[in-house]
Amino acid sequence: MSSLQFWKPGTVGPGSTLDRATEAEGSVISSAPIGAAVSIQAARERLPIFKHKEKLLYCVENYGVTILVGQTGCGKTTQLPQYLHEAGWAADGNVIACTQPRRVAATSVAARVATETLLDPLLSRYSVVMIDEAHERSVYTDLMLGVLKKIRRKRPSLRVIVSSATLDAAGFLDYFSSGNPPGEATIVSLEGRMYPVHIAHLEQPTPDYVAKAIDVVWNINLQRSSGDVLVFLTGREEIDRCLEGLAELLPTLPRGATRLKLHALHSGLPMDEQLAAFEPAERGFRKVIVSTNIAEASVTIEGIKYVVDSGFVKIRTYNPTTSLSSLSTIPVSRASAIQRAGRAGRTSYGACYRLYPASTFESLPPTTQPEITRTDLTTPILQLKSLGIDDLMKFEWVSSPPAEAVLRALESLVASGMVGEDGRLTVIGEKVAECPVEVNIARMLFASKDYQCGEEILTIAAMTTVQDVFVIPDGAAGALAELERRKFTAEEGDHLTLLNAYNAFTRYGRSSSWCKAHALSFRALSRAVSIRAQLKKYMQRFGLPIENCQGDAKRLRQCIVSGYWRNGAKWMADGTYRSVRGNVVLHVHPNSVLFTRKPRSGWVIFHEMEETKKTQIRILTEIEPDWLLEYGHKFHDKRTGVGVSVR
DNA sequence: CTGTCTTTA
Repeated sequence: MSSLQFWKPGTVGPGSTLDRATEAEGSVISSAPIGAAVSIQAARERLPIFKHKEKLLYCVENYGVTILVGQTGCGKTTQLPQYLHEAGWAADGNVIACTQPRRVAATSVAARVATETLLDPLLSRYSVVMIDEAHERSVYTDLMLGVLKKIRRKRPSLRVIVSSATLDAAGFLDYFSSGNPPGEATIVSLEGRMYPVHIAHLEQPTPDYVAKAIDVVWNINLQRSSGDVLVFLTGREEIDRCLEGLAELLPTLPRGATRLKLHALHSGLPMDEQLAAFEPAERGFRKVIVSTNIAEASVTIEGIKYVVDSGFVKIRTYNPTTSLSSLSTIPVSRASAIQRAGRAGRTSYGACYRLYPASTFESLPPTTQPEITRTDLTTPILQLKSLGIDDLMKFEWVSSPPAEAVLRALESLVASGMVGEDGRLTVIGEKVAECPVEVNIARMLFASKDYQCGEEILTIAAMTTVQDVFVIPDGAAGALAELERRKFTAEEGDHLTLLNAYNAFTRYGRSSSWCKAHALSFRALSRAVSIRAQLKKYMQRFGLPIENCQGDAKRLRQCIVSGYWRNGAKWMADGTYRSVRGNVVLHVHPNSVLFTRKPRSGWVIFHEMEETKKTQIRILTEIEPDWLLEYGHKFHDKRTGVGVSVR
């Protein structure tokens, strides 16, 4: 996700996590803005970008698009906007904007730009728009680049700055040059602030990179000078296995050898455990952090001297034909492998041990497939339409998504009434485009007026948006957690169970200790509270009443169906389900309260499905089959000729 | 029999 972040020129700009980590003291994990340390003149002039100031300003003056290649930590994010401000780009009421991944997110951009654009399609208030970390290629940086290219055709005075990693710069140059006169775009390179990193590869491929990682970490500790170790694996299960393996070796550590402090790092951990990985190790200890991709770009850990890279990553892909998303483990790109290695060279020279042969590195794809080519496009296309881009055939994608994905997204927008047969946004489509949630949730919120259950639907919307509400510890604690969870269980299914958990959380003081005692995630619930508050504002803005359902769970379930009627499924005697659309075999996620129970009616609706080894459905609620027909008859799939039928 | 990442003026 990416966004426009607006700030007053002359104040400290929004640094990226990466830039900030070198410019601020200590560890940085959150995306909270730092203080004003960087405004000290001497510190500013020490940054590598300072030497390039004149050149940069020359390029912005003379080229429409400046592609800025700079290593993380060179100061581009914090300094460039100030240079532009000093050079007068913010004079006469002009605005310099900067967008970033992992910041205020995208709908707000679309919505904000949309509100202005509908009145001011050429963004004439903006003199310069900077897209930061563009090489990460999030859906919204890609959309913004496309929109900016279009705007520049109509208003050449707009300046665009695209900050990028080395490998991707030529691609951005081609993109902005194509179809434009010469001199449209240029590349500026800034020197980084990196120390050399020695790269080592295995001679032979390994059949078990977790075992190999344990081996390599152990040998680094015995044979290499002091400095912390960062290991890249793909997920929680691997991380736990690696840490267990290392823990088993600890008693064999020779007398006098450096001792090890072991840490896991992945997004599923409670915040205090995540923060622990950022604490410096005690004297006489070497810190080993075994991490997912979270440490590749999202957070920076100081003091890493050794990186161990499995060469794999988990990535989400989406199949528009089956509407199935899946999480698969694939080899990383060369760009990722280089980025991971770079984590060893931030404070001194370092070393990276790749758990695969050099020949494998050469055969890796140069970059990761951009997210826009492997995601559900329903929301992105709704947002493009809200920006007035109705003719998607003419939109210049940085990377084109599959035609099938565009088509399916349009179909689903038409089916849900967001887009009319003429291809333009409907009245409700315009409103939903402003809502920071997926279309199905927004439909549910709008329908709550008819079912008089806005208060509860708001909570359900927020709770289905956050993840991992119920904590599942291993072993005996897991069984205990299961007992705790039963206290919230609703007969009707997971949506109401989530509602119960939320209500209990707010009733009992929103405390972290209460969550711990009831096997709930404090982080997830706190997030749900804040999302709910935001959604409530949207409902009030659209004049939707926030009524209590007075304990009528049937109304609530019918309202959920209004958003999710395409996700109906029928129970089978073997405990699996069949999807109403497509008759696909579905397995209930083990986290569901309906995992071991047959729904009385034999029918459910589900929030989402995902392909793992099997096709799994998550967040289920029991429904009556005729509730599906009520919505289903309005929708007939033109491609397959299959409507929603309930047999 | 189970969570890569991110997450909306």
